[in-house]
Amino acid sequence: MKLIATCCEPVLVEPIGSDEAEELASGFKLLSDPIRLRILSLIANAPKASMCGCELPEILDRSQPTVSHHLSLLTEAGLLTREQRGKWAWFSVEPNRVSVLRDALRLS
Amino acid sequence: MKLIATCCEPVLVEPIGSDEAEELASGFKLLSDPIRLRILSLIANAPKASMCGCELPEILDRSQPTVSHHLSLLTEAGLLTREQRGKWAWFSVEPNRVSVLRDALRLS
DNA sequence: CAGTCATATCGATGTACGTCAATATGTTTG
DNA sequence: CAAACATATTGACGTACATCGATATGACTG
Repeated sequence: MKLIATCCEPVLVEPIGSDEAEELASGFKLLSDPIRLRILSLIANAPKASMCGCELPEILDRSQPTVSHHLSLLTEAGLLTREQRGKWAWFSVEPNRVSVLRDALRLS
Repeated sequence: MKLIATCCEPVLVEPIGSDEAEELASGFKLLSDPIRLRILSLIANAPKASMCGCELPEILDRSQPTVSHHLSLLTEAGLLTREQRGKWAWFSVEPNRVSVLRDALRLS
């Protein structure tokens, strides 16, 4: 057997598994759209850290269906909490859910 | 003029601007792929926090062109640093770049 | 300098998704 | 109940992108 130069030693353990990577990636995918980021930021910084969805189309310069779509995605993923008040929908940011993604960026 | 019920008061200032949102979103888009997340995690946790690209296709179960593509994206964005050692390319994680995204998730 | 290995580029393909107009659903009020 | 307003859903469209096979480029080695 002939020995050839090796660039490095094999890595035996993988820091994050593929399942965890899929989970985190889908989380970051929600943050990969500027409109969704602005939604999260707007709500997090609003008085009482909650906001009525009715304002968002004008602020974000997007149609109502588009905003509704983004709000649904964020809510289904647990990043937002939705509360119905009459005909209005109020949203708050779920800090724990954001922290999961934040902590993942320690990478070590 | 008739006054109608208002759900809330107008928001005058926007926490993060649209330009900043675009910038951050493109950063998170890089983290929105499980393969890229695993690449970052593998390199960050490797001995000396650096790793030869030659191992990645087998570990990640992706073709060499695919891995090369992801490494290019991460490097061009500044999340990885690339160093040529002979015919091998070694990569390290740029912690400051990751911190920018991490800090953005404070949201307040 | 020819062979081998690591890496990059190209072209093609299938899928995911952001967006909006149109429409439907739901809630309040006169 | 009818009108008005907030929100959700549907369908369509264009673009972005993850992936791979084939191939090109580049670097060492015998």
